[in-house]
Amino acid sequence: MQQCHALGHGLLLALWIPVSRCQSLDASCGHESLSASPWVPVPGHHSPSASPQDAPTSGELEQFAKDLKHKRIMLGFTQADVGLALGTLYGKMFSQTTICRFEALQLSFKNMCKLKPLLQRWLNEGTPLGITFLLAQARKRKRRTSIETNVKGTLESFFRKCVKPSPQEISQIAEDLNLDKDVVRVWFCNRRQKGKRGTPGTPIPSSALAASPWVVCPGQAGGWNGGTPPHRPGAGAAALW
DNA sequence: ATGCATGAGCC
DNA sequence: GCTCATGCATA
Repeated sequence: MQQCHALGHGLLLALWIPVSRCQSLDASCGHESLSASPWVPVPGHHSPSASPQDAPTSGELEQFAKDLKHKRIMLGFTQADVGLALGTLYGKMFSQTTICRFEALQLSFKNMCKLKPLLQRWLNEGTPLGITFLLAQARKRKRRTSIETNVKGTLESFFRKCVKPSPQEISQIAEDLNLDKDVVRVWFCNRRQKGKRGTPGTPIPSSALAASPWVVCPGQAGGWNGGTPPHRPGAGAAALW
């Protein structure tokens, strides 16, 4: 109860002090149990020998995410609060969604590594300086189109056959399902991306580790619609799992 | 907690 | 147009 918040009268800004008691929450955090990490520790090649930078292991991230959530809750903060706090502390704000996905390990490995330092600092400083930010995000966003369940099922079927349909195929599918072309295109993009996230509730069997959840049918590769069989030089897809 | 969407880079 | 990081809106 020292560093918790010795503030409350010196600041003129709106402070958020969710809970009023500081518990010792550093006492019960020392477990290193991990047997099945959501991520595969990078295929064969590892980063070059010269990497004095930080390279968190999937196990560390997993543990950190747990810690974060635990402490966050103990302090009475919501995921949104943390996102805002990062904004006030670092200038880079994040949404509830991102914090949620971080805690649930549903971001790409690379993304997790990038966000960890920020959250780490928030945890350490534990200083929820509440500069009240009011985000006036009057967006002209397109309204979220809700795809019917059965239609989704159809899309899934297509996805099973081809994860990356050509633009022409997309148009075709769009027509068949009476959907906007872009909606279909975005659906496939998101579907692909979804497959690359951390496993929501399916811990990868410790034995098999090299398979990304989205590899198209290991046994029966229907064949790619003559679009772009070989992927790019792997430039952009560098640090994927 | 997640689904659909946007936008910045990249090719 | 795709990937990736991110988020509004919604279930």
